[in-house]
Amino acid sequence: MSRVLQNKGRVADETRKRILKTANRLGYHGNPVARALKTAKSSTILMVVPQIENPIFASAIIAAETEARRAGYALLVAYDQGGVGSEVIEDISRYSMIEGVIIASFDEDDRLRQTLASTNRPHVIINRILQGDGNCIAIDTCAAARIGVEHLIGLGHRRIGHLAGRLGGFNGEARRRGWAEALTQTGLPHGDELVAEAGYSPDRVPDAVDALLGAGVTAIHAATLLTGAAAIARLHVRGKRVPEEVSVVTMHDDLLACVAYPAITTVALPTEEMGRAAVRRLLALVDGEAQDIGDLLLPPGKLVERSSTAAPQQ
Amino acid sequence: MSRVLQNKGRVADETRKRILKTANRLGYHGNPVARALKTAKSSTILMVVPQIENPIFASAIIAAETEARRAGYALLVAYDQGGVGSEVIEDISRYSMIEGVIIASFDEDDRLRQTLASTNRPHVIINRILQGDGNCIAIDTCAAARIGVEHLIGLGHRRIGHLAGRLGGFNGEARRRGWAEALTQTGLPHGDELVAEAGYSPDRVPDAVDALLGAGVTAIHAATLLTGAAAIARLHVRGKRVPEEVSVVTMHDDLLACVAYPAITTVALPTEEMGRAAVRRLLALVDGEAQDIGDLLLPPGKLVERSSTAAPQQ
DNA sequence: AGCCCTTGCGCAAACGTTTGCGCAAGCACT
DNA sequence: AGTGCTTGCGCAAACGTTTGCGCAAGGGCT
Repeated sequence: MSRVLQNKGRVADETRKRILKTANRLGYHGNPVARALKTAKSSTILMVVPQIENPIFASAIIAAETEARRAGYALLVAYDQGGVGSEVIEDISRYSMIEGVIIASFDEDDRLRQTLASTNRPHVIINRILQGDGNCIAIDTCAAARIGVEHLIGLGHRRIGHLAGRLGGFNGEARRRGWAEALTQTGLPHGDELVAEAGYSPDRVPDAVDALLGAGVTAIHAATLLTGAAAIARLHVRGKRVPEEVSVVTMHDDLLACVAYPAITTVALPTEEMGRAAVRRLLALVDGEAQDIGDLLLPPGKLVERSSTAAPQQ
Repeated sequence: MSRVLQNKGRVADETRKRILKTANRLGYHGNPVARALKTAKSSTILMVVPQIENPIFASAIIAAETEARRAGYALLVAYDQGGVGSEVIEDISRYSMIEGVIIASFDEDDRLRQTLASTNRPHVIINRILQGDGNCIAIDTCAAARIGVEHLIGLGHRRIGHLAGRLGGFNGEARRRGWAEALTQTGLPHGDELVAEAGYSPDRVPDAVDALLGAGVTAIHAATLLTGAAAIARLHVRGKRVPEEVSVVTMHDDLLACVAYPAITTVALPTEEMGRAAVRRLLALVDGEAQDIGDLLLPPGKLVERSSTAAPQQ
């Protein structure tokens, strides 16, 4: 019977049809657990998401699950609450057999390597590149930053500040680099006085925006949508009109960009594609088809022009 | 050995200690699949999230996973992409054995009942009450609406509009009812001209806000944070100052409320508690401890006053 | 001192598949 | 017509646990 259900082995056509018909009528699909025990394949993968509630991860999970199901896999999720990274995977492995892990990671090399160490299963890291790993899938936020800043330059801005994420971190640095590259290319200023670090939460944004205003910027490139929105709020508080007096551009096209006032010009990020690509890569590793194909840097999406950017006032 | 690992059966203390020690040293935890086969328990539950990307579900998933893991369960997620509801659960059941399902549902009774029909496992429905089900866990958004509107009334507002969600749906109606109850209680107007339906996406918000302005409101109670933010944006476009000319209050305390300008006054919703409660209830059903205890309506959180509400101008 | 009962331990069956292997039957070729 | 090869089918072992049951040993009671 198993030979029929998976079209394998030598079975007469007639027998096959008869069995398939009966199986269909009864809605029989076999016992997944028994199959998993015998074949040592659970058809289950795990996705670990970190403490920081980056909205990117929600869409990545959704996309990953859809892709996994298309391939006949189920997706477990686990929330890594910032303790010892490895414990989560160990815990899960205790009561479910997983074939591979997708780790949605923020920064912190040490913790990430430690988490990795706790599993002998194939893994894929998303949202950042970990040096020397070879199975990382991230978005080229450096290029995304460049696109955003080039848009500002095209509008005529000459003093463009960068509201940075976490400097020193993979994504924070990539975005700062993209900002700097676009400016360097055009011969515009990109000194440290034009960079203000705010991290990824709104808390430190007001001070950082004030610093950039002090540096005389006419436009701000924010590392994330959330801090970009917070920057606009701060500009309102400071009595600066957006975009007439100060333009704001950021990345990650999301509903938040539409409901802010003014609606925010952003560079779209392929967050769902990142989730899908992670599953495809992980399943390739699981099937032993390939290993260490190399890291993957997804190109950013298009610039979505809304109302937070305009030519600077004369 | 199994007797030792689960502290069951008659085993000498000394033997128990010796085995535990060795197991620990080897990091041995048994094979989850073999155990599942023998005991017919997979220690896995499934959470199905609907197409609408309600940010509530992200935190509910996270909270549910944490609670499930504490109880020794793993959480599968599945994204129900709006097709035939039942197919998702059937698909998943084909390659993983699940012990119960949490269905995060929007409205549409028919589809939900259909989804339910496709599993003979215990289930819990979150985010709405389905008549006659008995295992639903939702947030009392009617009470949340009342709290928000009472806040506006306390500030002195007399004409308070309701930017409705999907009228006819469980949550849309609950919020409208809460709005109306608060007004009725105080003898304030709550006619249909003060209600404008915008659904749950920002698209229809501008027209709806315009309609409310046409009805002469000094304050708007928005059914969701997202539409509330969109309403504020529309008010800016219409040249109305917030909160001086029009106040806005909504529910669901989230970062978006902090980065809007002005920062939005909201009634917090216990979304994480909903996720946790769903897991607790589901596991109780799975363990056969109880069945059909009845639906659960979680009380809303506190009012978080920010800058989008103020006393009306004289 | 003998008997019975309690206590601990180990053997083996069973969970529901997959899959290797052997056997039977049918057909073609010599 | 007989032999050999191909083809289809069914039997049984194995995956790694859990758990019922039987057996042996030791201690307490009569």
